[in-house]
Amino acid sequence: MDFLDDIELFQELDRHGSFSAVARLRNRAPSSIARRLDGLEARLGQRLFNRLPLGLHLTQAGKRRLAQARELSVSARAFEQESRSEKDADAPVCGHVCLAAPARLGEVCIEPLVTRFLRAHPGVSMDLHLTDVIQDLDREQIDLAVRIGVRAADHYIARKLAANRRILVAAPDYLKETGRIAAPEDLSRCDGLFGSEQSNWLLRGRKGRKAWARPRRRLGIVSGDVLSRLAAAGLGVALKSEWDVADDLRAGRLLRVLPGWEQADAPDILLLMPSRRLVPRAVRLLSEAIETGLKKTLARKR
Amino acid sequence: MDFLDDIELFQELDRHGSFSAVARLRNRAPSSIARRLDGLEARLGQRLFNRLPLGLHLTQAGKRRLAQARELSVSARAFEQESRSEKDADAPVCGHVCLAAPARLGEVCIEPLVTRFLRAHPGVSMDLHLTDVIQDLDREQIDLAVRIGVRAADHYIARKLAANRRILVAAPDYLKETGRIAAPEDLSRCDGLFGSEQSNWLLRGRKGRKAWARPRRRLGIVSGDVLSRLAAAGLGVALKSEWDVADDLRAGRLLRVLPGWEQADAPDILLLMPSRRLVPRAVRLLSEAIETGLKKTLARKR
DNA sequence: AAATGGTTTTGCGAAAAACGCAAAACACGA
DNA sequence: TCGTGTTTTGCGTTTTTCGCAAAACCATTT
Repeated sequence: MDFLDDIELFQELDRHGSFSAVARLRNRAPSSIARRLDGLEARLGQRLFNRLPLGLHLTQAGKRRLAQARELSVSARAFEQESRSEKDADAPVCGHVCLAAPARLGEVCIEPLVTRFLRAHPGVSMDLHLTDVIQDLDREQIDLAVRIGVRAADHYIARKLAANRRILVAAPDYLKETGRIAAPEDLSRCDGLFGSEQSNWLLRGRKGRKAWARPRRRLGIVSGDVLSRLAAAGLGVALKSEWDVADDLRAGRLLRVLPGWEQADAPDILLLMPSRRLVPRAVRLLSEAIETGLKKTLARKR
Repeated sequence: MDFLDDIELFQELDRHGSFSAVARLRNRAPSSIARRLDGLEARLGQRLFNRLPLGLHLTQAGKRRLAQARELSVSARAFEQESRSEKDADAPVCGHVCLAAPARLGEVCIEPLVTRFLRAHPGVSMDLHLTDVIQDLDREQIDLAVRIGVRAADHYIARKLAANRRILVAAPDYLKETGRIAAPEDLSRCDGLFGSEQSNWLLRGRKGRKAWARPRRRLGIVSGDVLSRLAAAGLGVALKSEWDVADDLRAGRLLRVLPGWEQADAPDILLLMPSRRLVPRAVRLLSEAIETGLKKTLARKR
């Protein structure tokens, strides 16, 4: 009657949906599993599952418990791991960690870090959510999230990884047509490619000078990826993150417009995680790897 | 072999210092207790206690585990309580909660709330730390702390309860001598009673006007309590929190100096707590009681 | 309407774990 | 060196847990 194991069992039951399925998985008799759940339900004073002929499904109370149950078993596992890993310092790290990041940033900067991390720690498995949709970290059971400028609720901690500098870029051919652009005002002669619904950019120059750039609104498009391709194709000027266009700049497919000027209200790149007191080793290691690695990557892509 | 119970046991062993003591407390044989600890140590892969003829004492690793063990069992109990309390909504709240607050604020505003809370929930026991020494919440095992303007580390959450308005006060007799004080500059004719090493106050008036008040530095003293008594005795003007002197003002023992002016850089009154995801019911209820109660108290003492 | 196929439930005997007892080993202090 | 309170160890007992097999369940299919 191990309470913590009962709680793991609770989650397994939710995942697999039936006593017998979990029983097979654990090499136990279904009756044994059923009785353990009975015990847990008795102890909690509420029914967690409705028993149906084709499996179980959560009660309302069960849904509420499930998230907390996960919380508890994560903490417990972290506790055990922490202790075990002290015995032999380089014991193999194991466990699962779920990482979320914005799509493009994930592809460009995070993925290499992740593969390196996975190679270094064979016992670790990962889920990688690369999407620009802001998800609920709790619901999606995300252990770690890289975000650009989006904070989260109280019980998360956010570490600033770096400022996300955004600069203006355009295709070399396009810039030949427009002529030299020396000041933000000159941009009104240009076509602007916008990522959202705005139609101008607030820029910051040297010594904190600020200026609006108001190019012609040529195109608004939500996909940041397409946007850079359009810029490279010579359709206009775009405001892009440094790390995003570094390779294009180096290859000459894009040129920087108005060097010395960048977006004024640049958001930060943040690393978010649920502020637990007991953090699984794998999560902590990955967070450190991302923190140092991403800073290095971003510095390299300047 | 209930893991969580083993962890509670671990803490009991630390508290009472011997197998036999805990065995008596639990109505078990010492051998049983000893074997459970053996099991836990095996599972954690490290020794928690050194066995000595006169009881146990923690190993280095054991010390590290102890705090985390507490963390884990607090979460577990919170989980169970949460579930149980859903069954019958007004089940008796039980448990222990440790509250810290600045000395004077605690005596004046918190204590009444606490006694009311304890009366309302007979199952709850409390520790009340009323001291102005800034303690480490983790080391002292504090569940909830009221502080004035002192934030804490990352993994705590801080809620602002109210602004801690500070105003100038003096004894009526004293003010007869000094003559009417109509502007901050007039204070240079007065004696100032200072709580710390500073010797002037930055005041904020109506419409955001700011001004320095520079009274003669008559006395610096660390005890805020003595300070108000000196002010009441007619030794000079003091800058005190509103809630602190409200009763004296009402009784006429003190008069407000320069109404319309208050301390400019007034810190906030904060409620701090370790940001757990699973908060024990008693702690959550007390935090709510303090939040609403203290706001009401402070409003009443204006 | 009855049979079917998967499940959960239940009762009972077997296995395993936890427990208590008592004796032994232990280490410090007198 | 002895004595006192501990922890440790071995073994029989008790309690709990487990597995098996039969029974009950219920939606779907025949």
